[in-house]
Amino acid sequence: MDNFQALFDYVQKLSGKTLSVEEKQIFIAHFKPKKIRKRQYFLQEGDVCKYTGFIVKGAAKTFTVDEKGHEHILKLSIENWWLADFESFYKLTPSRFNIEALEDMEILQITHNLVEEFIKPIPAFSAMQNVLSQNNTIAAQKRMQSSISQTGEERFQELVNDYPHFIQRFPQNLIASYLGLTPETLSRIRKNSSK
Amino acid sequence: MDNFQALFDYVQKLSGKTLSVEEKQIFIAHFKPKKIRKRQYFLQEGDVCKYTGFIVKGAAKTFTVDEKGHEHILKLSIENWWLADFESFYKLTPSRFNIEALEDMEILQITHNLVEEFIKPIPAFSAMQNVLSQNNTIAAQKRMQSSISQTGEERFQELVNDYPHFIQRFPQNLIASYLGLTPETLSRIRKNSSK
DNA sequence: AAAATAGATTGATCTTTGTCAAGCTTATTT
DNA sequence: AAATAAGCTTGACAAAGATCAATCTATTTT
Repeated sequence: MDNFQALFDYVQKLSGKTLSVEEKQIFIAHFKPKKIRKRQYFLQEGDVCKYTGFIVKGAAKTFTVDEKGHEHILKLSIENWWLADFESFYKLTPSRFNIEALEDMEILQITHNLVEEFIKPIPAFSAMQNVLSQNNTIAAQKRMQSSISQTGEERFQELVNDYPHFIQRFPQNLIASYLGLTPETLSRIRKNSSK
Repeated sequence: MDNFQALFDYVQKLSGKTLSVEEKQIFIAHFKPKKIRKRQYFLQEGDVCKYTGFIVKGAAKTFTVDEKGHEHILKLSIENWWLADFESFYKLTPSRFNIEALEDMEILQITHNLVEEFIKPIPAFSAMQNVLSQNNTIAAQKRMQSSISQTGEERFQELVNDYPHFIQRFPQNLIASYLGLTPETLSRIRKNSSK
């Protein structure tokens, strides 16, 4: 299973631990490779997010649709990220979010129960989870801080600095939505900031 | 040590596990009770956040100050929360935040090293950490979603619904800052929404 | 290649929010 | 009680951002 290598590398890198052959077999036994085509949904609003998926290839957006029919992108996910609405995934409650593939994707997916039963006992995995949890806390805090204290222009500049590959990989209207701006506003911001 | 009871209750409630007498002794041996007076700082921008503190009594704000000298409140913390800039606490890097007591406080504080060495091995504590990490992920996601897709008025209403005790406990100018609004704007929002 | 779709830009106008200044009310301090 | 400090409100104006409509590229799809 060739696409498992990315997952093994990722777990080992974040945890700082090595996976044994037996442990790798446990991963292979419980994660299912899945392909998702561009524009296909991984999760629909109102459904329970039964799976989380490790992204081997491709990209997706997590978004809501408001009463006016406008999309708001909460998250843009690429290779080596975990795809899910974690609120729904942990609690098995209906999700308020949609997750849609922006490119053809290859993921390795698994249910919450299987993670708890077979994967979490693997020390490298739970160590990875701890690191990931810290990283997420830090990133969420930073994004929130930007959101309450900076203008759209400053938030865009920060995104360009911190995640330049996002800027070139995704169309500008998605970036705008991720920043909480309309495409028109982001277009004007870019025009003015280049001066 | 009377004020440890709140911590024991909290750990047991979130973890769903019971603490033995010996485990409670470990907590008592490593957490230090500390009083912080109103307006006193728990953390100053530029310093490393060496301690995290469990809030037994009182409240605090976590904020930044921008170039114009304006405060932006990232977090309001009350009883049964952990006080810290976790980025700085985990990585031991200088913090970008200030944490200041809004009321006289009693906390139980501890360093990162002591948590890792003595407290984390207690099963109830690490189970609590997992639950807390999930809760934080969910709350952060919800707040971010509000921030990118809702108006100030909607964000305020959500806060009133979700955390009514915050509204009565803290002055309106702090609530405004927490929502990313100026005090004037929140004042007008409230005036209009009551109609 | 033509048609259709998706994305970006621009202008005009409207809405939301910020800024500055003043006056007012309510707590704290002395 | 007087004085001081915090906090809240209001008005006039400015700035940031949204909306709507039109046009202009690009990129897919047929």
